[in-house]
Amino acid sequence: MKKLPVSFYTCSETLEIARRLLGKLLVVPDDRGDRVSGMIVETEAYLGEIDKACHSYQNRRTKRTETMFAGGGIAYVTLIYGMYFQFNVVTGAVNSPHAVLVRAVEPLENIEKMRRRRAVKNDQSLTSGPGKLCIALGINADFKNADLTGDKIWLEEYRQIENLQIAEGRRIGIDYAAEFADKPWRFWIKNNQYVSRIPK
DNA sequence: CAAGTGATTAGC
DNA sequence: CTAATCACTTGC
Repeated sequence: MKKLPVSFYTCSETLEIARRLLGKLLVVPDDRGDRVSGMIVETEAYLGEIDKACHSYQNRRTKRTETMFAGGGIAYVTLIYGMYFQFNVVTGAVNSPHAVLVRAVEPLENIEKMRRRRAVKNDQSLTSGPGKLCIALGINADFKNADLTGDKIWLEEYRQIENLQIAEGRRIGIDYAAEFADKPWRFWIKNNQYVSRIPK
């Protein structure tokens, strides 16, 4: 399958990209070169300078956020709560520090490998959360700034998800972001059991 | 429901 | 330098 080109990450608005990421395949080869992959079922958009929930709010430039200023098509990986990594896709133009957080995937290739890495009972909790999927796919600090058109980690076309199949709602875990906490910038595939949390 | 965990950050 | 803060997960 063909890797998504840089234009996918740079030529649309971030909210549009967050929707179109649903149904794409996230592929991370293991140390033997075997494909470990999952289909993206949940995303959240972070709109840079205007978004209080975004690390790069008001164009805040630090060592960490510098990644988002470098232009779309690379990985933004951060450690959170001291133990978990999160995988984001940088979107937009240079100096427009947007990103889309991948919150959940549905395991597809090499599920055995993911089970060994995760050591959980049921497959449902294998990749149904930002920290979980990073463990299952082997994403860690080495993936900071990784080129998404390179051979370390990439995305592929897989399924077309119709707008009708996409649900939207408020983002998770950003209550500090005042009025931005309620923006419906989280997207997921309806009725997919690997989505991290379904609102009531 | 609460504890755990350490990089990152701002503020001295 | 120090202390506060987290885009979360798991096991009580």
